[in-house]
Amino acid sequence: MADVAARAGVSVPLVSIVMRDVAGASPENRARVRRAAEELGYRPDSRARLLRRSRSQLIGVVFGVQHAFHGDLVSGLYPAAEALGYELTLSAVTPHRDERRAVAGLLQDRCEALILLGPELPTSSLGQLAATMPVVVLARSVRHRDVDVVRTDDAAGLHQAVDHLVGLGHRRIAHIDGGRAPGAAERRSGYLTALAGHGLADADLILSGGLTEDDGAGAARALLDLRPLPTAVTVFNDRAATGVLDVLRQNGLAVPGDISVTGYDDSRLARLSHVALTTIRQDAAALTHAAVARVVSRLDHETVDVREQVLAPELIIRQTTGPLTTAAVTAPRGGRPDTPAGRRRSTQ
Amino acid sequence: MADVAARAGVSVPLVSIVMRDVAGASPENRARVRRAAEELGYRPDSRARLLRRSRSQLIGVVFGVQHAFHGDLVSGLYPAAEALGYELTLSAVTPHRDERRAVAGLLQDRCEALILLGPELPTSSLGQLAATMPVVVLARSVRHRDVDVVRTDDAAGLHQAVDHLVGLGHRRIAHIDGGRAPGAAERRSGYLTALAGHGLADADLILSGGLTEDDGAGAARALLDLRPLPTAVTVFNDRAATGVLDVLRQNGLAVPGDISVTGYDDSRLARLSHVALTTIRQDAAALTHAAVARVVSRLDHETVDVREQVLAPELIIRQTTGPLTTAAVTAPRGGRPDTPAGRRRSTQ
DNA sequence: TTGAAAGCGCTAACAC
DNA sequence: GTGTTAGCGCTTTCAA
Repeated sequence: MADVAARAGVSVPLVSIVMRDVAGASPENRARVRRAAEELGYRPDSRARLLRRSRSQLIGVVFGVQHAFHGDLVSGLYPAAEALGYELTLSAVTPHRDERRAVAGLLQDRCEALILLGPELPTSSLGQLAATMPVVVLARSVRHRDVDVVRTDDAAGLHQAVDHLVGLGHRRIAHIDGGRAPGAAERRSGYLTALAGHGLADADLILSGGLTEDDGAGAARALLDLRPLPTAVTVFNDRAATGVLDVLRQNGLAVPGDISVTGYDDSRLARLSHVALTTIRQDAAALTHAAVARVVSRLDHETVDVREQVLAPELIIRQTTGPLTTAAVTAPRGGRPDTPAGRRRSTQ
Repeated sequence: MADVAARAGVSVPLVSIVMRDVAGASPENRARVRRAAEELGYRPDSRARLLRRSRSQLIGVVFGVQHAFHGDLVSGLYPAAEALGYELTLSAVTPHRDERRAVAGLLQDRCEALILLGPELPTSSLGQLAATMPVVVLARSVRHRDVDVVRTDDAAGLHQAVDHLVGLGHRRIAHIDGGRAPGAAERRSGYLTALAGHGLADADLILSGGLTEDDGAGAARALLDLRPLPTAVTVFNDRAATGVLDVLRQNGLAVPGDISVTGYDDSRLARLSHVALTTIRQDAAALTHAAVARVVSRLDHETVDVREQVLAPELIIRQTTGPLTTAAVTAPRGGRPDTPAGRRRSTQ
């Protein structure tokens, strides 16, 4: 910086003023400084900058490196933060790097606030963190007075899925749940209350699943043993739903002819033309905007009336749900078939 | 830090010594400082630390937020960097944030070196960057004197896939390529030379694909129109291969009974039990270790003999490849069927 | 083993 | 509009 100042024939603070694009420099000097900086390949050191300003303008983000939907959320967080004059610093959760370590890394970077994507940390840990700095939990529900939450109304999402299926004529609707994953409890209860609303309270059928393709596949195999076979299944998320789809089709069931399937997230996965999964959209852009806005409100010490922001989900109807076909309703199924569709055989 | 020093009744530099775990403090003072730090909830500010030391010990990583295999690589980079005393700072490429911006963000953070995962930047841009600081490109081939490369021998990988298929009796083997994606050219040429090695030079059949599930699905639909139908297809990567699998199965083909499929990467995707994709493993741990080691060598000004490190890939045989079945060889196929497997119908 | 002093690159407060 | 001065939190001489 001193080099730039010398080359431009001005003082160091003036260089600072020019580089930050703030008022207080003549157009001539501005141009001179810019040129000198260019020639010297000078780049401001953000660390030193942030060190000097007491505020770091840095938001830490913890995300799962394997989560497709987290990818969508990170994509949305960048522009949302930029719009409000903040930067993001990312910390990944991997199979060998848990959330604690991811958070610890961010704290060392002196970020002013944390946005956690679907964290699995216990509420108490989140509360401890939130005592130190603003913490916004994205895509999970947490009941703690210090922790802000931005999430989709998961119960309503499953309600919509069930309503849609009932509207198509389905009565035996199963749910493959997400186990202990964030949001799983809400989705389960949404499923149950929706069934009850349609007078199907006794027909509930919950299989234990999870959030990976394999979890979905495993649950689907369990589902195939049920008699009578459900005619529709709502799955915890898109990822698990693709596992379900694969297993159903490999076992000779047509989707949606024999059985309808819904996912959750409207992730990239669901939108693929060959998957075309009916699903519940979580609006990544709205979620991320709300999360960053909340962080900034907290940092600006604005009073916040509601701790939890719950966004409405949206049903996206694609091609994995449809009306019952006669065949599916009447065809008796004597057991789990090996080659249910003629020459087709399972690859499992 | 001053607070900690005051509370422990020592000087500030001594606190520094203790916090960094270096020699030069008595056990008593060490304990006193640690306790004071604990009580005050003190955490060293890494920005200030790095500002003071001229070296930042920071490696910038550019990765694609949607790439499953990049996730595997990031997972491997963390421990590799930690083992050598470096930290990682992540910068994501998203649909709205290109590689240039991702790199610019890292430069501002004053990282000392860059590791780029399968970058699509032109060689010239990479060269420019590499003139400033050590740059290691991971999982892509780049010919530039300043740019270090750590990658898998992609040509050899496809060679292995083709050898495996030929060994199973396949003769009509297609390749769905990755278009302009990093590594695509090598894999294409590996496919071609392998065919030639088996006297099948005239039987080459390359369909244009890409790196997403949709790219694979599209290519698979094109493949279905070919007569005679290939009995095996090697796909650019696992992600595209899953798209291929879906389309093939939805159109009534059994895998591997009617057609064998191979992927590339051995990503999480391929390992899923319901996918069980035969694939080429890129050893993420070895790749990431080599990349970090190379970065550190450069930063230590060690002389480096080979600019490019090429690791051997490994064929992982799972359940999407197998011998030809009589049915598949002889069954004439009159056109692209709507309901090729009896009551099964396509959901497209 | 410990402490005093200087400075990393930058910006805020002030005086000119 | 411009320069001077001071200091962000830390580490590194160097002297005691």
